[in-house]
Amino acid sequence: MHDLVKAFKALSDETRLRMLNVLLERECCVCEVMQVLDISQTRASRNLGMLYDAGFLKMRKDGLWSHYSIDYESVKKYCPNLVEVVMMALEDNEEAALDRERLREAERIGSACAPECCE
Amino acid sequence: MHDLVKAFKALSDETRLRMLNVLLERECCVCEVMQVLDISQTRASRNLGMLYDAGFLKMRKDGLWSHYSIDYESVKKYCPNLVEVVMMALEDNEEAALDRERLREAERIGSACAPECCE
DNA sequence: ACAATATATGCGTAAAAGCGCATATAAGGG
DNA sequence: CCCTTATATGCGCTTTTACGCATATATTGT
Repeated sequence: MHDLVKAFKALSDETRLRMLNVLLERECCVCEVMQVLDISQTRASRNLGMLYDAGFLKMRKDGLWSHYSIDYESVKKYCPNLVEVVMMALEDNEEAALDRERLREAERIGSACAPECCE
Repeated sequence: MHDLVKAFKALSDETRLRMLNVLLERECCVCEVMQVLDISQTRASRNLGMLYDAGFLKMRKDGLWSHYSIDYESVKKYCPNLVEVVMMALEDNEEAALDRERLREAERIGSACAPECCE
C-alpha cells in the first residue's frame, strides 16, 4: 500500500504532471526540463527524482547528463491508463501546451545540454 | 490540470485508500467507516469528504446518516483503472484485509448506524 | 591537476496537509 | 421543546512537502 501512496503522491503535484507531459514527447535531461518548465535546477532535479523514485521514470546517465524518460513498463503496473489520463487532462491546458512548445524550441537550446547534437 | 492534481492528492493517503478498499465492498455511512478503520469521527468525515470533493465518491443523505459509495462513473473519467489498481494493491495487504473483515463484522455493529436493519 | 559544467543534496524556511478537540448543524424521538 | 445521535467544521498544533541557497559530487576537456 505504501508504494501506491507514494506513486499517487508523486502524481499529485502540478510541476511533476508538467514534467510527465513533456517527457511524453521525448526523453529529456534535467537542464532541458528546467528550461522548458522555466524552473530552478534544484526544483527540476528534485521533482524528476521523485517521479523516478515512485517508479514512473527511467534514468540514463551519459557523461554529465542525466536523461529521464517515462518507464512505460513500470507505469503499467501502477496505473495502466496513466499516460492516457495525463495526456487527456493536459492536452487542453495552456501551460502544458506552452511547455510542449518550448520543448520543440529546446532542440536549439538543447545544444548546450546535448553536445553530440552540434558537432 | 488542477482537478487532476486534486484527484491524485486525494488518492495519496493511506487512510483514504483504506476507505476506498472498504467502499469497494459496499456503501458505508461515516460511523461504519470510522469503526471499521478504527479512526476518529473527525478523521473519517474529513477524509471521506476529500474523496467526495475529488470526485471519487457519491453521497446519499438518509436521516442522520451520510452514506458514501464509490462513484464509478466519475472514477472512469479520472483514472479508469483505479478500482483494479487499488484492489490489486490492497488485496494482499494485511491491514486492508482486516478492514474488510471488520466491515463484515460491522453488519452487527451497523445496527446502531442503520436502524432499518434491526426492526 | 585544474577549470567548467550538469546534477544531486544538506539545510533552513514557508506553505500545506493531517488530525484532535471542542462545537456547530441537523434530524428524530420522547 | 428538549435530548440524543450522526455528521460537519473552526481552530490550533504538529508533521510533511516544496523550494531556494549554497555546496558537494561527478565527468569532461585542457
